[in-house]
Amino acid sequence: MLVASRALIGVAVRSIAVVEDELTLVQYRALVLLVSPGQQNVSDLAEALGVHPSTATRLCDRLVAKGLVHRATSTESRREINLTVTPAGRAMLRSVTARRRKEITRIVERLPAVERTRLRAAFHAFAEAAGEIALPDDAWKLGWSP
Amino acid sequence: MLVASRALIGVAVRSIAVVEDELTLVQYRALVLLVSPGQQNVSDLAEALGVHPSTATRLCDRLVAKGLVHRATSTESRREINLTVTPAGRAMLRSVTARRRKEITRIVERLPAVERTRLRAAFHAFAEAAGEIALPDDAWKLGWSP
DNA sequence: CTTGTCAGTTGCTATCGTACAACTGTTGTG
DNA sequence: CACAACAGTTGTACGATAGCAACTGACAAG
Repeated sequence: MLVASRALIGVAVRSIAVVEDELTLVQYRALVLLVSPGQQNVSDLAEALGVHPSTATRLCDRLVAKGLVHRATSTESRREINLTVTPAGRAMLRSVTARRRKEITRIVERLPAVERTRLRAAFHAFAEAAGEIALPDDAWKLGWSP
Repeated sequence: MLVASRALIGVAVRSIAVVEDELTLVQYRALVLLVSPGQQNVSDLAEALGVHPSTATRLCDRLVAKGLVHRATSTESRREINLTVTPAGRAMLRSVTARRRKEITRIVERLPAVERTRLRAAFHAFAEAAGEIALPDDAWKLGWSP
């Protein structure tokens, strides 16, 4: 089990390495958080990342400077700021996911078809069992998710 | 598949969070690298981490200051330095692995015995298939392994 | 023995993440 | 309306990571 998880981490790591030169891990996490549900302001992001609001502001500064995030004053309260991921930001996230998916596929393809089916079932069962426990607030610490 | 890997990453994340207040991710990675095989000098560490030697020196400074790593001039060439992980360092790594193992066990235990056997087999197969491809030089980029 | 190479360190600098405190607007409440 | 509470930003400061350049000491080749 530990070995398998090590292998998966390896995949995750390499997939993130794709954008390593352009994003830090924290910046990646922020992007991941920002694409997910709906509108999010700076406070939301700060809380999700577990950091001080001022830290979130600076982080956004950098992401905006890179053209990956867009700041927009909220329509219904001029003191809040809606953060949205730009197309460029989305593209960057996609490249990470794509890499990850490709790598996993490549591994699974090495297995005979029968094994493959069993594997999928087993992973599914595991994910279910884990789902009821895991995926806490800081599941992104290593930069994961979409 | 991606979901299951997400779950496993969650586990990894939480296990590392155990020592989060005492170690940075980079420092953890360095410890992991240093416990593995045999003697390693500063250059080896720098290369394994993919950083400049001077960066490795500074990193070691901090780890030594924390009492997690020991510097010892190599016996056969006085310009090299053998880096070893102290008992305290090993203990820290153990706590991470222990946490990880415990969490995985807790998840697996939620499955019926039959499923469990199948799961183990499937993960094993996956690990094997992955092993032949993956685990490249930078598999440790986020600090993984033991 | 001199010179070149190698391992490691140190000086300097830059960036990032981080927090706290103080400040500016904005919103809501009395 | 006045004042408190809130969202976000800015000033300031620190530690960690990171690299380059210059240096020291040690080894190797000639």
